Amino acid sequence: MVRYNPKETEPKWRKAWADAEAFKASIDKSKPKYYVLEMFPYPSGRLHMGHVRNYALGDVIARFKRARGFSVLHPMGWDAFGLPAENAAMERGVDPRGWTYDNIARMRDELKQLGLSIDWTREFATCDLAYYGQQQALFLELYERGLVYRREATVNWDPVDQTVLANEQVVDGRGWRSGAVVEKRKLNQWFFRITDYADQLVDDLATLDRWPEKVRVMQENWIGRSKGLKMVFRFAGEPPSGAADGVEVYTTRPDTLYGASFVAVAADHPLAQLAAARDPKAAAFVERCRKGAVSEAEIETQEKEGYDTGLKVKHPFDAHWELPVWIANFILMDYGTGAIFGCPAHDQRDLDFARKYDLPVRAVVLPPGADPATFDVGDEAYVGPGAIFHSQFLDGLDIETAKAKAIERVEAQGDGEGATVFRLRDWGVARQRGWGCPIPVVHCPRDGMVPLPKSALPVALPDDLEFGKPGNALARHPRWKHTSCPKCGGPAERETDTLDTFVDSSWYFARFTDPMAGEPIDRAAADYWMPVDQYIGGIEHAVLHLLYARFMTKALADEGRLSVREPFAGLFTQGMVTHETYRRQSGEWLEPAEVEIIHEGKTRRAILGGVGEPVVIGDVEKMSKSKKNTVAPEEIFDVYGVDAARLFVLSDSPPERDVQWTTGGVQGAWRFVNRVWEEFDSQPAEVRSAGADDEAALAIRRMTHRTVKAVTEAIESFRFNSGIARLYEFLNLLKGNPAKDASPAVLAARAEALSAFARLVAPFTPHLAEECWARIGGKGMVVEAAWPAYDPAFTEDAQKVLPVQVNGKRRGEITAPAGAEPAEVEKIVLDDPEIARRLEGLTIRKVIVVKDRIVNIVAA
RNA sequence: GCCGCCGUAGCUCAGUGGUAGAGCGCAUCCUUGGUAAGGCUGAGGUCGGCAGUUCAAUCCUGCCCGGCGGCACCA
Repeated sequence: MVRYNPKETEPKWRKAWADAEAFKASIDKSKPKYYVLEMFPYPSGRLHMGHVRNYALGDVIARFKRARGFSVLHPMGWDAFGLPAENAAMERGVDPRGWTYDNIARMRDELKQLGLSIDWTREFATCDLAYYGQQQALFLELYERGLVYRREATVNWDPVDQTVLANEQVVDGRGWRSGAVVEKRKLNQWFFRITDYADQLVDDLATLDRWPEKVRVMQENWIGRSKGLKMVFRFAGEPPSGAADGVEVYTTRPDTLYGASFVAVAADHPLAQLAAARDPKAAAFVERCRKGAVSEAEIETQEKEGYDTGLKVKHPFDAHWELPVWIANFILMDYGTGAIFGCPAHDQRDLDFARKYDLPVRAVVLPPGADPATFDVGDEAYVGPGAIFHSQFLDGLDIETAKAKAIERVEAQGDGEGATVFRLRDWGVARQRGWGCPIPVVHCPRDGMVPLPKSALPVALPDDLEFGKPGNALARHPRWKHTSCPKCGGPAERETDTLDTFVDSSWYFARFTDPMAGEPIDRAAADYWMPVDQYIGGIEHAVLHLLYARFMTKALADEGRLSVREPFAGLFTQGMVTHETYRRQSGEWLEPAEVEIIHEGKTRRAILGGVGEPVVIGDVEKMSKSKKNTVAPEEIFDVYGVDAARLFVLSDSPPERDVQWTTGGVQGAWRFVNRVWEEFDSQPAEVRSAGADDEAALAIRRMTHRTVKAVTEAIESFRFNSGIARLYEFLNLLKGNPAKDASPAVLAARAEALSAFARLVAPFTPHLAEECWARIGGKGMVVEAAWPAYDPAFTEDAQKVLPVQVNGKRRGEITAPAGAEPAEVEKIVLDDPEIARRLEGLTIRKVIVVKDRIVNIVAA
């Protein structure tokens, strides 16, 4: 008996795979293709358990599909630009480029240790000149097609990272990375015209049937398409000088126009500016709105306030009806038209405002069953369904019909038209940082902004950036930005903003199809491999990265660079790796390794190892350095081997749920690895062909074929944990029928079982599978072997045991042929003496036969 | 407030319209030349609550309670 030693077997098999180039992807039109991709990592330098889980999940799919006869592409690269490198540079005085590439080298080694079936020949980093140079070419193409523009805009400014953030990157008013409260600033900014694709980005979500519903909903909410009416409220009397002849508002509730009681505009609205110029009090109010609204977080919590400009507008359906125009702090200038009409009775926000300033509240939607004579809203707006009333030509209509009719009337009057409005804003892509992809544009005193010709690409970052202080290292570099204008040849300055790193990750999946191509994307390679069949990553990118990648794919398709309009046919969002937290009484966090857990009957407590000081066991939370509840993958690999670590993160929870890391759990996985090996090791090398199956052999064969079926289905439906559970049961059965003293038939059945077992376990524990495969004399390596097939004759019983219930209580069981018809089963049941005894003195009312499942007799 | 997910053994989680499962933990015993190890056996569950559908509900439906996540002055 030789104990299983992962320290020897694991490196041995990784070398064998590499020598055989087992995972090299190639275009093979004789096979179906399958592209598996996990979101590529930021090269922090350290592999964490989240990576282990993410890449192990993808590896299961990749290995499974390869065994199933697919031509598989499973690449790996690095999302390598970004702020951590600059911060490290600032803190430690190192060079970001060297720091990044050193980290990549370290993480590559760790990832390779995981035994992933990756084609490493395709590896690249986004900070490779060969990659970002091609990205600059794409930028220029987008520019030519009018999808890139530059304008002065109010932007989200992160005061800690000292850069602009896109709307998607501001979470609860704070920077997604730094956590700093975001400020509003006016800056010249570069934008991608993602709003041009807003309709498609919503509509095409419906085609993504292998995406989680949750992510589709989040994207739909983010894009926020709403259909309504843009219309003008004209001024009563002379318009103020400098103003148009009315105020244009946007509404989704034109059915409530007869409930209007005021018009309100944003503080940044031109009309508010105009009012401020004439009226010092208005100016003061506008100023106050501006000041109060420094951060997103504050805007969302501040109380509703307004100022009456004294201006009046006419109601569109009644020229004698005048409405006041207010400036209000809750109107957003960059949504709709920056102006609304207020209908307090049917909008809570308008109602709060109206109650505060004592404006009229007119109900125009009557809830079902309410009395039109007495119905009124109190302090709660009515937003439910109902019939329109107090509304002239709209009276009696339901809400949807009334909307259509109101729009029709407004359009006929020439006062506006039906319109679709989005919450989505254009994507601000410029970052004032040095460690990123330079924007390939120069500023010329004579010709203004001039995009570089493609012949001038790539624009490389200088080697000697100075990162010692905050701000943009590229902008303060002494020489880099000085160049000549491609148009006039005179002196000009390069753009010193770089691209958001989300641009880098918005097309890398297409580059993987041919990472050496001399142009951004090799069309033939992309046509073969795209779309990504299965994309795997964290839910935190539900909006950000996944929205940008979808936009870029559509833009590239319109440019003729891609044939697909969606990048990811299947998306899977995996859960996090969590761990218990521990703290001293003083509140100081403790690492799991410092803590000793003591079991006392059913309860458990913790003490500080070696000292005995009691430790508070806290919540189970995502592994994070700040709470010290991390477990280093390399230490686990060292003690238990890579396969046990992979097996544990795959087996303990369904992949979409969080998995809680526990020492006991990984030990259980490690024991499983050892028990599997023992089972293979105890099997004699030579098994003579046996005669007929005996009872035990038949049971093994049935289990073998059933397990093949179950594991296959489990992998296909992302239930890896239940697939592994079936392998546990399979192993338990084999242990119950050991090779020692077994009949020839059982030995033969075991041989068949073990051959299937090695291949079934291979996606989860690939090294162990190879060692086991070799032990039983398998041909070649498991990575070259076909996935086992099952014979339905073994997965279904010829005879079924059916429980028999009388009035819902179990009273016996009978045996019937599989698939027997109800009449046949009923006869067997009624012939059964035990059942007959139970039915003595009762009248049978009804016999229910569920084919192959159960029989129930209703009797009285 | 709206949307989604979750609630099954002490813990972490499977599962099914028809007798409730795994790993860990716990208890008993065995092994003590696999030994900072291995094995046998066992205890432990009104499947969050209430109601409905059904011959039969842990599973389907509705309501409620609890936990988690996302969205939210978007006109």
